[in-house]
Amino acid sequence: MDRPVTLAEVAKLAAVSTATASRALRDDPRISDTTRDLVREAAAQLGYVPNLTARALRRRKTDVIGLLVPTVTDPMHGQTVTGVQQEVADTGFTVLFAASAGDPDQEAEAIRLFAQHRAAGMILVASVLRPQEARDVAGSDRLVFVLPDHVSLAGYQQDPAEGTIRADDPAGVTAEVQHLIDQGVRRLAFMSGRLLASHVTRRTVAEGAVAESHLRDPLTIYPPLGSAFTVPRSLLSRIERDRPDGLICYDDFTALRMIHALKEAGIRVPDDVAVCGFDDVPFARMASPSLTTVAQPTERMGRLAVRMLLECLDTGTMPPSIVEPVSFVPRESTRRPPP
Amino acid sequence: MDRPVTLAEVAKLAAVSTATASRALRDDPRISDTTRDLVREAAAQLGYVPNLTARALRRRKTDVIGLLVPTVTDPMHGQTVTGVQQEVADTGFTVLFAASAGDPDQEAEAIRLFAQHRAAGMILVASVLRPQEARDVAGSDRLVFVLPDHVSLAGYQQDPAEGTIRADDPAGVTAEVQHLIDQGVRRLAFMSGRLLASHVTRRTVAEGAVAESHLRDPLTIYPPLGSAFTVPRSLLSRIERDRPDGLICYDDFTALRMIHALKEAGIRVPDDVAVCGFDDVPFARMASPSLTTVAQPTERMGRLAVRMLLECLDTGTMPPSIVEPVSFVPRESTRRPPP
DNA sequence: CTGAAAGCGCTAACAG
DNA sequence: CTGTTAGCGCTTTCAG
Repeated sequence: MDRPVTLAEVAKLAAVSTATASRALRDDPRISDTTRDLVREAAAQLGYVPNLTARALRRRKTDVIGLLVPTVTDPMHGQTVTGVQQEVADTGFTVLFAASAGDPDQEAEAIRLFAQHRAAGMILVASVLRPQEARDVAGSDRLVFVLPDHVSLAGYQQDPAEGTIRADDPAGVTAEVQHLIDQGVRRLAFMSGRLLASHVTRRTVAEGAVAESHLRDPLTIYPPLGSAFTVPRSLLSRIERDRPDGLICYDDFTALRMIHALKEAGIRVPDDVAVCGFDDVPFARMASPSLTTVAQPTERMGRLAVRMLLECLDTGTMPPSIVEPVSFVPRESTRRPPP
Repeated sequence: MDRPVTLAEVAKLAAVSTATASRALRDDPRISDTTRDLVREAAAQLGYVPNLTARALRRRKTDVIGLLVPTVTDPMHGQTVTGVQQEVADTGFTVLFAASAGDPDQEAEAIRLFAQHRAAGMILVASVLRPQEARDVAGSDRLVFVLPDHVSLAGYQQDPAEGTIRADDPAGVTAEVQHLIDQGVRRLAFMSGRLLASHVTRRTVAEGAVAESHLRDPLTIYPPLGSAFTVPRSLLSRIERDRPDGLICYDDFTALRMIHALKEAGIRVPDDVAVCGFDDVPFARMASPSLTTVAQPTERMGRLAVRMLLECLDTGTMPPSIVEPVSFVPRESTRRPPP
């Protein structure tokens, strides 16, 4: 591979200085139209490709944004990434990308790498680090947190730091509880997937909503289902014993697995038990029964994250945190005949 | 934000030259243990973060890999990205990421951007560009193509260029046709999602397999379903008229949508029509009926892509192309009683 | 409107 | 084993 063409070579061909060539290629208004075209032509002729590392070194800043997600395989995070990409396109920024698998050490490592690349800013999706720790590792406060998942943020009690974008999970869960009660459900249960802050939040809100309702029984809490596809037999036995008639799952993945397992165990959904999820993944509407859930504006949150970060890079101050509305989506999995 | 600590400052604190400091931090064997520790301590004390842009400029090469996918929202591509990330971790490389939405212009633009960043190599997933064109735009032949989707590659007739990783779609589709015939299916139909090379490949192979079988009727080809969630009424009418008893869909997404629509139209799956997909997305097993499909080793292909690229960067020559085996996964959607 | 010169932070010869 | 020196390719004062 022959060495790439440099600006000096372009300048030489155009018979101008490198300074002029540099300005011409970036549409500096001080350059005359004639020389600009001259330089452009020379660049095109030589197949000049600007060297962004040199540029970054000289300008002491890059046009790179670090994007960190637990994994892109999760449909929600995938959509967030898509939103980020869409909003980044045509801004001149490029995305440095890393996946942490939800592990704090890997997260920190990725942030460190972004810092070494002198990323202008970072977007951390579902970070499990304490926000301040992330900032320390990054050596910067140009960080936007999307759906931060550090334990200290559970329950939406504590106000998050600046630059945080969250969905209104409490409103979503509350709507689900209300809906189930409206459907005549009496004995409500909750099943989480793992034990992260977001899981605790949804569970706590559900508990509160049930407690404040006219229902006799408190919310039954089942142990987390984990990430395997199969549902443990012991859990099914317990459900068969408890016989809840409404089941709120942490997310759609959990809900769809439960519906599958319940059906196999001969428990009808929604007739015996109404089930709802959370997220509104694409398959939620294709499942049978189609899944009642809460749609999160994930893609939008990705876009917002970029806007927020760019504004911070522009103005020097991070915009205030926001909570995005969610929308309740009733479907077949909770449709019950009036009593 | 105060300026980051430079190597010169570290060197000064450690009372050595920048050259020595540079070597010490990179474990150059020529440096004595004492000075190495000295420098490391100084770096730690100052919170030194190496500047990778400066390093890249001086070394005339980066430790960055460009990764381009149509979208990360597609479960298959998402898994490929995950595989890439896993394999890249701990190699010291970082991933520059872009999404093209399957648009050739956006693809070219992303490749150009990678080139400006002087990416050491690129991994293009499901690229719709002609491979040679991609290389020209990149100004490099350090490109690995995963599941390339340029029209010229349809049907696996033409041998792809070096550095290509594909799945054995023909084997997968052939297995499906055989399976359906074994299940007693007589009137087979195919439905694609769009009109890309991979779609043509699967269709062509299915047609061939049917033609070579003992079946009377040739494969019925339905118009592409597109990417919307709903299935057009006209298409359903046509199916009700044709009454195929076996339906091979381009992918799982298409299959799941079809099953949903067929059930609503009162056509039973698999009793009236056996349906199979392709990909084995996570939800395929949770659907009801669970979906017969062909599993692609997407994550593995992501990992292989990285290994291939790194070997190319290492040795200077791109390893030969490979075709990864797929595995047929029979499930309920094609389970029919013996006649 | 354009050029000369300096230097971003680092690494790689080349000496010693 | 360590230091000196030069320069990667670009942008940006500062002159003209």
